[in-house]
Amino acid sequence: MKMRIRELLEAGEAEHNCTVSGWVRSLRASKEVAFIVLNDGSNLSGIQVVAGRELDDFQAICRISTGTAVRVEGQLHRSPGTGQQWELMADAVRVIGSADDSYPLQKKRHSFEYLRSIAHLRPRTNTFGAVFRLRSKLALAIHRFFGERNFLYVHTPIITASDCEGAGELFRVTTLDAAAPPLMNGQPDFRQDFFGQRTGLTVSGQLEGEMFALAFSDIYTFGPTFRAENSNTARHASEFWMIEPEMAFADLADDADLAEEFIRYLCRVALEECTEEMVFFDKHVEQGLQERIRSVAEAGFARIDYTEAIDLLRRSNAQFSYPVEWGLDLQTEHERYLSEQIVGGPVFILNYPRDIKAFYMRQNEDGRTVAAMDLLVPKVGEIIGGSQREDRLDLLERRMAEMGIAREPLEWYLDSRRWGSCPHAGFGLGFERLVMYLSGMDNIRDVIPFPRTPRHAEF
RNA sequence: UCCCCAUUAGCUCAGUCGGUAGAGCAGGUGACUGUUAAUCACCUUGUCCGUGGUUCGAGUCCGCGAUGGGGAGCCA
Repeated sequence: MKMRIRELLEAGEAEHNCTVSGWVRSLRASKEVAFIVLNDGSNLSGIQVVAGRELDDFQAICRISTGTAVRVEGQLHRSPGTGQQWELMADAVRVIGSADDSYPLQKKRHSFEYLRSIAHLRPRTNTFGAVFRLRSKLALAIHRFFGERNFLYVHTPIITASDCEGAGELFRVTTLDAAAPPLMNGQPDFRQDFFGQRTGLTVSGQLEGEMFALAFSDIYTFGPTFRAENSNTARHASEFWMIEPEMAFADLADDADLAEEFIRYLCRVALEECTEEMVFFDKHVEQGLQERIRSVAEAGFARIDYTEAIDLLRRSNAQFSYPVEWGLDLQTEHERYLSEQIVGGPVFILNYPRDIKAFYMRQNEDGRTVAAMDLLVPKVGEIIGGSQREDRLDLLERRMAEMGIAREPLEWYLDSRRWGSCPHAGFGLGFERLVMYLSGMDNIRDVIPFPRTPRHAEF
């Protein structure tokens, strides 16, 4: 019977006849016996296959090279060796697909930069195997988290006409001939385009998500998001996945509560359901990772008002390259100082000056701040950005006018404040930043299967 | 987009004062009764990123370009 290696090891029945298929990671041969480390992606360590010289094709087995796909029939035995509990005593080893000596993955450590250039092969390595098993497990856990709390999962559109969401440059979606578009007063005439207007790939599902929250109370989206910004950093990608919950009859404090519960839940998932991977990351990627994640899972998050954060930064006597002053946005150096030095863990910054935030955020009573929040974590920086939304029609309209946002394409959005409006709040969490935070990987390109960044859309 | 750094064997890197290139790993062959990125012996491998310049002579110095990395901005 064919089994995945992980299932076989979990069953752990000695003398059990079985068949496994996978790829050879390493082969150690001596005169009498050969050891094959076989991995099928179902776990990190794979299984040790033992082939004795009594096998007919023992000499051929000893020449099997790294990367070869093989099928092994045999019996599970307790291993007399020290590195593993079980091993598979082979009755037959069959080569399914060979790999010659030009196979780029060697039995040694490669740099992440090199592995990025062979992104189609890197999932066969220990590190990337662990990253993508963790990523998959977290994605499923996110749906479980919201499902258990009766949040509705909504698929917001990928193609959108609203380019005024303020979240960033969008990729144009068009069927017009780029070399010779139909013109109107010298400009491309998008009325003749496929959708009869300018469209692009979504930069956020929030506005549509709000419409669903005002019908289903609690909803979330989880899907691809696109930003055409020329960002060249270890934490930005042109295509990434975002989770955006939205709750009706909720304020900023409820929003932060949800975000905190959510992050801590996912920390526990990583520790409890990806134990082997977390041990590996702790050993090879970031020393002390498990302890860091455990402390986040167990302790409450700090909450600091923006005004208070400015005060703390000014009183810290730390030297910054950018000024710290009420009304200015916090720079990366400030955010890092707050989460790494002052708090030493995740911290919410709440109630930012309204002039540095988006039009849809709820204006506070003080007349100068909005009910916005950012969750900052050590190492990654901003992992969540959210807010309570402006639910009062007149205030929202006034704010849009002040900021020069055309209301015509957003009449549908204003409708939600026109009839049955209510306080509501939500946030956006960058999925890849979460994976980085939980794995210790420090480049977003190494937690995305085939990353898209400026100048890169290979594979 | 801006600032800094890098690019040498399949991979990771060394290369002094400018004198035509080396190590480890991988790979190959052999040895080895149970190995853990096995070990031991021997062997193979180069458009020194590209391009122009300085020089008797450039991997090395200078200009330009490409690519990669780190940091910043924008943000999730």
